[in-house]
Amino acid sequence: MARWAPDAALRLERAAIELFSERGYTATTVPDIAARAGLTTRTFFRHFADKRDVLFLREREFPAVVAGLLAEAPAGLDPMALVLHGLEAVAAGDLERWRGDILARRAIVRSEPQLRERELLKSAALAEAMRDALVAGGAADDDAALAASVGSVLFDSSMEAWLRGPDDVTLLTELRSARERLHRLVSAQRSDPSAARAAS
Amino acid sequence: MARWAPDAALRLERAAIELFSERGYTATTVPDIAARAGLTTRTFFRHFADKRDVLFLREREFPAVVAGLLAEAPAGLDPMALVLHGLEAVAAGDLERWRGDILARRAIVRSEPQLRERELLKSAALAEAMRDALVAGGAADDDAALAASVGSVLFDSSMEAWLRGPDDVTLLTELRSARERLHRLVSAQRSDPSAARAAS
DNA sequence: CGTATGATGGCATCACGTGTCATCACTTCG
DNA sequence: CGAAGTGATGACACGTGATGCCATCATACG
Repeated sequence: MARWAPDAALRLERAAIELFSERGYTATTVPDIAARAGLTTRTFFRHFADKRDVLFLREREFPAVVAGLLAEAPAGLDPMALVLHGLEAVAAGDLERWRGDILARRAIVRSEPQLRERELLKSAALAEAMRDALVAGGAADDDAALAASVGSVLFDSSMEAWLRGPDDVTLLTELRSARERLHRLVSAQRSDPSAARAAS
Repeated sequence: MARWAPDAALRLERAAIELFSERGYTATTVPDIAARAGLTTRTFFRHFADKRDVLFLREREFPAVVAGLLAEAPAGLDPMALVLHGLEAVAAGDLERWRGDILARRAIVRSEPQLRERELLKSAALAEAMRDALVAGGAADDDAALAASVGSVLFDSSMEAWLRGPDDVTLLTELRSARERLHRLVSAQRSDPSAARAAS
């Protein structure tokens, strides 16, 4: 498969990230991106549904990968443990090597609400994939949906902390830290008005 | 203020919801909406940033309202309790009266990924408003962000259950049910491999 | 060598979204 | 009571995003 240039989508992605970083997202037109990649506008829209989608090429396989991780997980775990198992497997992967690229892309995404919007949709799609995998594993619908959503929040939160913090702290460490924080927050608000809130 | 017709935005919203329900979202053009409302295309884009935004007119004041609720909340509560306090105040409000309208709008939003995308952005903006209010109240940044995100997930989950379930179950009941479910899920996955997962 | 397959180029077309200026209704003030 | 001011709307032009359609070219296969 892939005959002419097998990396048309990758070339377009490279050109887009370069141009977005140089001129900004709105100042870059689709013909600009296609021209730098040596292709035409029509070809761009054959590889990407719209202009925003070019920034999320790498995330296309995420839902399937996470669903596979949940399916392979050891049996006998509750939904929340299953989700955390899958997320830790992802965090412990080779994601650490791509920190620089992820940071560059994040700067672009955060510069435009349109792109943040798309990022949220991709995150929701990932949560839905996790939910479906949990349901397929026998979990109750409501439990599966909530566990998947909470897992998505935990992963986004730890990713944010990992990218913002020093580079000697691993994503896995941040994920476990977020997991601890969640546990503390949810447990604390249990009928105890004397619980002091954290000071600044 | 508001001289000619003080409800231009509301008329446009009505026209849009009618047309979206009749022909579908993509088959309806902005000139169509403006014509039914007795206005022009240019005026439509003065009231709404884009075509999708017309479906979220009512949610514009949500962030400010929730931030106000969190500011007025009794002191001495931890971040999670503060968020739940605010969400319960909203759920106990007059939201129950609008169930029909909310259902109609939800059907449109779920028919198009573009609209679901915008809904997620609005939800994220609400979570950010809660986070900022918590930080202003003295909470730690990480705790505030996580509590706000979890609160948003809980509210969306309970709203979904409320809209899908029988109409004699209140939103407040669903919210507290989701809160219980979260507590159980987070507590269960605590170092106990013998915990059985829920059967179908 | 001829044909089939699939990616790409080129063109036309429509809808979205914005900048700009004119117009009209209503208010305010002399 | 009339004139200037304010603010919403109408009208027009324009660039970009996105899609349908057909032609073209390179590669694979018989």
